[in-house]
Amino acid sequence: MWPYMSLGNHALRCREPERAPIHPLGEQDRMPRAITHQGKASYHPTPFPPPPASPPPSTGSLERATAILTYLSAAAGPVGLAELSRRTGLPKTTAHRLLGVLCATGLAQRIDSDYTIGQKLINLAGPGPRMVPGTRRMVLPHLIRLYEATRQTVNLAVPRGMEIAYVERVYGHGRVSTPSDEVDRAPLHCTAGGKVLLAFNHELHAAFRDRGDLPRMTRRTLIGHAALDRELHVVRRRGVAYAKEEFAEGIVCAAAPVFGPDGRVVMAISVAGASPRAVSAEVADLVRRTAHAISSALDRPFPVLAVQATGRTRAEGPPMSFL
Amino acid sequence: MWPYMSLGNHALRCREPERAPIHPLGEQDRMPRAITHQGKASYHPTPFPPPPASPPPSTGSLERATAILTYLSAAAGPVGLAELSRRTGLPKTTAHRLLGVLCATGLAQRIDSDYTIGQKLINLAGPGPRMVPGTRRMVLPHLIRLYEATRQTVNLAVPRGMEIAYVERVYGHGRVSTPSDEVDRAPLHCTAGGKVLLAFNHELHAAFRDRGDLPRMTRRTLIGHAALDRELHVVRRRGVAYAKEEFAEGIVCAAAPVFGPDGRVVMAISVAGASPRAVSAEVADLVRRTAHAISSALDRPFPVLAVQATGRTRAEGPPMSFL
DNA sequence: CCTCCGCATTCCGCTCTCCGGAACGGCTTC
DNA sequence: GAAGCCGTTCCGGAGAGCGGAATGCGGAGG
Repeated sequence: MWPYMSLGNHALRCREPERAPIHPLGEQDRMPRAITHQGKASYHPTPFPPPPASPPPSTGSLERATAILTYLSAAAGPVGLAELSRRTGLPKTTAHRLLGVLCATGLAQRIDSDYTIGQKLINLAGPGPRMVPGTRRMVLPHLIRLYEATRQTVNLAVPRGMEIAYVERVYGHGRVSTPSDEVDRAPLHCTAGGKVLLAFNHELHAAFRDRGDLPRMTRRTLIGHAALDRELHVVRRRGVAYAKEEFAEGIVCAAAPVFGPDGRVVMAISVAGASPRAVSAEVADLVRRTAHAISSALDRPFPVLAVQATGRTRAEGPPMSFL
Repeated sequence: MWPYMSLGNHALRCREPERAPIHPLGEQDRMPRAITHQGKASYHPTPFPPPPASPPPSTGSLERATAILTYLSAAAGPVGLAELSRRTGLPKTTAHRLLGVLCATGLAQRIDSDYTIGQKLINLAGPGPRMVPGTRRMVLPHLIRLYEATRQTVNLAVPRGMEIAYVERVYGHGRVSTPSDEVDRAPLHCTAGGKVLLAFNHELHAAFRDRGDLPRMTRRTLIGHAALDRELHVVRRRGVAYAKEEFAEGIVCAAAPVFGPDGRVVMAISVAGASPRAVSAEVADLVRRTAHAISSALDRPFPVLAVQATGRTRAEGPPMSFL
C-alpha cells in the first residue's frame, strides 16, 4: 500500500550495526514507566524489568524524534539526557541535538537539565483540559456547581488565535444536543465567550478589528464592527455577554470573564441553553458569580506550584501568560 | 510567579542562529482556520484574508513536520496534499514524503486522500478526554450523575500499556485532596479501576502476569500474583472491584467495568473517597449501575460515527478497538 | 584533598537521509 | 477533447543530520 513501507525497510538498513538497540516505536507506547526522579507524587514508577532486546533504531530523524517524545510522554517526570540516550538507544549527541530542535519547536521543554513534553505538543493535540489556565482542579468544581445550579451546558473557553477554544464542557443528561456542540473552536464575535474575551482583552480586540468583516453564522449574527463595539461596550459595563442565536440557531449563551492574578482576562465561562429561558438574568448572575469565584481562586497562591516545578502533574494547564 | 515563565525563556535559547529563518512557530498557532471541506459541523471557517507573505520555510525536517502538524491541527477537517503544500510553502513532494513518515509514526492519519492529525499525537500529549472510548458526550452525563449521587471523585480509566490512564475525572468542592489525585496514570494491580481491567481483560491480565512481582505502594498493596488472582476472581463474580488504601494511603475506591459493543471491557469507572464510608456497598452499586448504563449506551448505534468518518469532531475519542 | 565517574555540552568532518524536479495517470470542468 | 489540478512515484544530488572526541562541572567515595 504505502510506497514508503518498502522504503522504510531500505531506511532501516543500519548504518552502524554495532549500535545499541532501541525499542520499536510501537513498543514505546507500551514501555513501562521510566525510572526517573519523582516529585511529591505518591506514585513511583513500576520497577518492572526492561523489555527484551529490540531491533536496531530507525535512522530517520522524524522517527527518532517521535521515539524521544514517546519516552518523554511515558515518563513520570522530567528526564535527563543520559537516561533518554540509554533508553532510546540514540547516541547522546544525537539525542541532545534532537532535543535542541524539539525544544526550539516547543514540542519538548526543558526543566533544569531535564526534558519533558512541551506545550506545543499539547496544543497540537487540540483544545482540552490541559489548556485550562491555572489548574483544572481549581476550576472544575466551580463548573460542576454551575452546571448543578443551571442544568445547562457549562463551557470554558480560552482565546485561540482569532477564535475561542473550548477547553472544558460540562453537561448532564438533560442537555439538548445541537450541531454547535460538536465544535471545539468557535468565532469570537458571535459567541458569548468570545465577546467577553474581546470586551476585556484590548489587544485581542484590536487585532480582531484588523481582520475585516465579520462572517455571518446566522441571520442574527452581528456582522459590523460598529455594532459589535456597541455590544462590547455593554458587556464591559454589565460584566456579562450574551449571544442569542448569533452563532447557531437555537442556542443562547451567557458568559462572564475570568481574570488571572495579573488582572487580565484569561478565559470565559459560559452557560449555553436551547431557549432564552435557559439564560435568564438569574442564570447570568450565576455565571458572573462563578467567574468571579474562579478569578478569586486563581488570585490566591496555591501549593501545587511546588509540585509543578519538581514533577510533571498532568492536571495542570499552561501558565497564565501563555495565552 | 509561574515557574514556567522563567524556564521557558531558558528553553528558547536558539541553537543555530545562522539557519534560514522559519515561521515563528508561535505564529503557526495563531493562523486562521484553514478553508477546508466541512463535515456536518455548523461552524464554517472564518473567511478572513490569508496572513501576509511568510518567510521561506525552515529546511529542518522536524520543523517542517511540525509546520505540517500545526496546520493539520488548526484545520477544521482533513486537508489534502495540494492545500497543505500551498499553505506551508513546502514543495508538494516534500510535503507528501513528510506526511508519509508522519502517517507511519501515527502522528498524522489519512482519510481518503486527505490528512488529519493522528491518534499517536493525541496520545503523546497525555491522557485526556480525547482518549475516552466512544464519545465524551455519551459518557460525561453518566459521570456527572454519579458524582451528584455520591459527591465523591469519579474517575474514568482506560488501559495504557501495563497501567491505567485516567481520561476523565469529575469532582466538586467537597473533594478531599490527596497526592494520588495529581497523577494521570496508576498501576493496574492496586487500583480499583486497574483490577477491573485485569479481571475482565484476559489478554491484559496474561501480559501483566509475565511482568514479575508487583510493586508495593502501601502496606496494604497486594504484592503476590496469587493474592491478586484470588481478588480478581472475586471481582469477576461481584462485578465490582475495591482498592482499600492499596495505591495511596487514605484512598478507597470502587470500580466497575464498561464494556464496548463487542463485549470487551474498554474502560473502568470508579469512585474514590477518603474513607470506607465513601465507598459503601450502596456506592458500589451506583458505580456498577452507572457502568452498566454506559455499556448500554455504547452498545447502541450512534450517529456521530458518520461525522467521525467525514470530519474531525474533536469531542470524539478513539475507536473502541483502539485499546 | 584527590580521583573517578557520570553528567551535559560543544565542535566539526563526514555521509546518508532527505530533498524536490520531472514525469505520470486519474479526475473534473469547460 | 483539452486544460488544469490532484495525488503519486522515481532517482540523482546535496545539505541537513550524524556522532565521536573533547571539555568542564558536580558529586561520591576513599
